[in-house]
Amino acid sequence: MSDTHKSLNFLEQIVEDDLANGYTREQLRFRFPPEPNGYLHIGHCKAIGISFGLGEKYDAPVNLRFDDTNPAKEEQEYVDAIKEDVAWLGYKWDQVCFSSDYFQQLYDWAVEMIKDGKAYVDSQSSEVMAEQKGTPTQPGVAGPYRDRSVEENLDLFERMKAGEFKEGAHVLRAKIDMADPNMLMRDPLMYRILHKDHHRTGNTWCIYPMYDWTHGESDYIEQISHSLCSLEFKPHRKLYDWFLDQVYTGKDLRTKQREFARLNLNYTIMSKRKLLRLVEEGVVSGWDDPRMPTISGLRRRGYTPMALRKFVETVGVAKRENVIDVSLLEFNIRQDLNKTATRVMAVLDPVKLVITNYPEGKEEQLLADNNPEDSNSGTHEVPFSRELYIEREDFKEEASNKYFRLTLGKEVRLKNAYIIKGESVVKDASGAIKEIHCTYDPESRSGSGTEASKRNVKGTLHWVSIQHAVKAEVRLYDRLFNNESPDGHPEKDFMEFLNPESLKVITGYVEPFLANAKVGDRFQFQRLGYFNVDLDSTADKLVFNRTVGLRDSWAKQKPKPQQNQGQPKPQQQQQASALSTINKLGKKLANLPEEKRIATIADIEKHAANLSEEEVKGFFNTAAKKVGTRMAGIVSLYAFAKAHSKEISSIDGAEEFVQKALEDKNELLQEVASR
RNA sequence: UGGCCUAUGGUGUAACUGGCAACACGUCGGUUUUUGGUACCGAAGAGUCUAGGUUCGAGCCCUAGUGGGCCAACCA
Repeated sequence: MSDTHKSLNFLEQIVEDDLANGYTREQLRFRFPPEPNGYLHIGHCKAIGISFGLGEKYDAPVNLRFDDTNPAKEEQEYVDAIKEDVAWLGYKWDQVCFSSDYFQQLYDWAVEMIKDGKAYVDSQSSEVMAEQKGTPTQPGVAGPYRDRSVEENLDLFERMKAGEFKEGAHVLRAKIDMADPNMLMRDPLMYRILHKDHHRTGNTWCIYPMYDWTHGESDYIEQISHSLCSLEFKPHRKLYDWFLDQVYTGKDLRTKQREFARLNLNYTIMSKRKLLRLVEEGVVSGWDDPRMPTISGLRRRGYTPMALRKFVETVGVAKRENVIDVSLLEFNIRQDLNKTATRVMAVLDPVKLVITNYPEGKEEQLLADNNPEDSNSGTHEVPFSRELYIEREDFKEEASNKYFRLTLGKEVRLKNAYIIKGESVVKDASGAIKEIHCTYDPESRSGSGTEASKRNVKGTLHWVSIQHAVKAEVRLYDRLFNNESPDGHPEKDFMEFLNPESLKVITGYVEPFLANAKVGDRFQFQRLGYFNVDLDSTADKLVFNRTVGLRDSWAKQKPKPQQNQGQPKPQQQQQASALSTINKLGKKLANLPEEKRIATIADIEKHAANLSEEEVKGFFNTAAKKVGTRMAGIVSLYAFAKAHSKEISSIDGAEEFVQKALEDKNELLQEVASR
């Protein structure tokens, strides 16, 4: 099929429509506008993906703009971190901009507005002004300073700028409409006095513009064609446009704001304020703690830019509130790492395995594929000897035949090595297993090509040679919260849902190949999961983070209780099916092609014999507009009556139901009813 | 006494101009496999919030209702 119509999301559609209605491609320009008051998280990843993605799609520039109008909360540290994160994701911005670069222009425009009677200085307290503002359901009222003269406003505003007043003494407000149903239009603040040093402008200013007055005008200055933001800014759009009206010359591009639903992930939180609390209260080690949903945390955890980009791509763009399941995130990182991560062996919960018929002191270098998914990835050597560690979980003295791992008397393969057979167990005084003794088949070495090496054994275990193993710290992460929606409970603090087991630090044994792994390197620990080398790793102490486990269908079936071994529930399904089949068939009945319709009706008649009278009656109050279902109802009624040799008139409500169908405008329905 | 947004399987997103509701994740089976991974095959799961209307035909258009979200920071 040549019509691979790639469906556009609604933002792409808007851009396409604009292009069709006069915008040129050269006019397209986007921006990502973070406030430098915290680290970027996975939710920002979506926003970044949308604006930068559009930039890539249309080959249009995208500015990275820091919305830095509040010196009380913003810091250079965050600016640097944000740049690093965006760059790491692989996006290229056109210009780095700062709203603070436009402070003078904004001030000049504000003065013009005062002269035009569109802005005034208010000198009340914030509490009083809030009261005058009314509520969403109640209009506001004008304050006493609303009609100050232009001269007085100009004088006051200039003195505000000159630093003559204390914080809170005066503000500049736009003069719009105190009764507007949109609260944001009730004379919004444009400037407040803040005697604080700004991370870029120092002490040049002591009045700072508010978000609404800054954001749209910054877009306009930069000639952003589409200013995309999250849904909570929808009510701001009216103000955005109003402010733009005040400065728009009519000669250049008029920017527009459009809104999309932000990303939410279950089992985590996305609020910067709450993330900051986790950092400040030491619940996590910092913004880049691998359990954090921040980009830097995910990076440290071992996520790849590709996985994150793919993730936000699959999540889509729309306008309804959504909660994405973390499993989708995990799917994306596994998919990427499966193709790229080098396979190695590591034992995290070791038990000693002795191969009694393997010569003492002997060692061999065996070959291991670096990545079976990538034929160009090559191989590496792994040392083998008489004493190994295997995973404690991989041995049971006796087990059902569903257990593919090592038991006494059964054979399994040691990955990349030999086939072994469990022989005996050595236990300590308390009965805990100290050693497992086994024998190996010398002919069965992997890759040797012998008959024995090709033997089919069900299980394959990973292992490390004890004398060659390298100790490493391994950090096992689990979700930070136990609750699907930690901040979705108004009466409870999200901290109550912290998972006490979100981090487990253990010592593991890894094959010597990993001895000189570098910080950030990603591996698959065979049969266990994906791991990367943590920042804390040093030449003499390796530290690994578990990025994500492998899918594990064995772990899933284990906890299953024995009881429901019986039959699933065929009974119930059988019963539901007569009615539900008819419903399904009936739904589209009215707009099927004739031939198919006749066949479908015959089909319904067949099923209708199995209905109960109650089920048939259920059709009688079908909504009038559901013509197909009503048709199916009529057909069922007739077939039912026939099958049970009943008169229509003996069924409550049936005659009325038929009568209504006969009187319906729809010919098909009439036809069916008149049979 | 309000205004704005929104409603499609468990989750997320599609369905172009109205024409037998699709894709991905997840779930459940099966095949392959020197990773209980991967890959491949298959299944279950949605009457598209409700009720009216327009139409031969509505997830899509219109009206009303209902549910959910957002809006009363000198935050962004």
